[in-house]
Amino acid sequence: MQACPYNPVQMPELPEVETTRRGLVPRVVGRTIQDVVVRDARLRWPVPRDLARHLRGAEVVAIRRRGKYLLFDLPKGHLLVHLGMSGRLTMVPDDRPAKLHDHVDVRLDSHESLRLNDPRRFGAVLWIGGAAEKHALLRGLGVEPFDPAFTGEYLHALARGRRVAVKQFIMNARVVTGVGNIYASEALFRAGIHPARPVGRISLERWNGLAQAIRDTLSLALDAGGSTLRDYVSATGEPGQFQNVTSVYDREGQPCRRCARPIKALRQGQRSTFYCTGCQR
DNA sequence: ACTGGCTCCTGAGGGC
DNA sequence: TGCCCTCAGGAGCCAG
Repeated sequence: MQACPYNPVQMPELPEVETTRRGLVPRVVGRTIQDVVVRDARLRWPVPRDLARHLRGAEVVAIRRRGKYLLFDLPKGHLLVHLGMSGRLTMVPDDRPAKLHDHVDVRLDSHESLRLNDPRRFGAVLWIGGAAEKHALLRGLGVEPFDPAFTGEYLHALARGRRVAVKQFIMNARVVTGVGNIYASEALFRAGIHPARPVGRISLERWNGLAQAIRDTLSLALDAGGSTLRDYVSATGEPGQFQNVTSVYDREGQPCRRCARPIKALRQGQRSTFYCTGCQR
């Protein structure tokens, strides 16, 4: 089974989105938006025509993350950005020529622009007037993996009576936000749970282990992302040198790092899953 | 209420 | 070398 041709470390999963957020804060928060340049409005949803009207003259008060959504808080609303699967947000000098797929620039009063590059255009740039939490894209989102409310009890209760496979369950943003395809396989390996196991047949104890495994998996990636922080927000946006090591993802046929049995692959909901038959039950 | 399948898009990689 | 085909991913949306 062929995995995504992109190096996993370059794909914006939650740790990469959070790393991007942290990198942007010191250079964007407190700045005033001077203008917006939209070169190609055809993202996941069209970039609103009146985006510049909403943003011009507004100060960025804060940058938050909800799941994989970035929220730029402005006095009268929010700029929502999603990186999809190939989006990059970088800070560039205002006079830097746009390259292929540089779809949107948000020009600040610091002679720098926040630039979105997104070859596959699965990303989104939207305006939210009013309370962000009430927006359709954010309203139904589940708990954040680092929220104290994300516990084995929470998962156990939500899974009660349901038959969906655990891997699809933890990738469901209505259950828990920010767990993408790569980290779903990795967390299940860490927790020793077979990805196809129906969620209604998982004990509370094992849910506790999985909640912790998800946090650990994301934390490790976040720490790694920290080492490439500069790269994520640099003028070039070049990926870092960090070598991402996965336990199971994209390792079909290779020996399990724990028990040496060959890693297996299967498809769940049009997505590739990787797991170890020896370590996961 | 759940669940599974479809969809958007581009670029990488394999086969010939 | 180069062309063509397939496939990967996030997640909203819809049908059953």
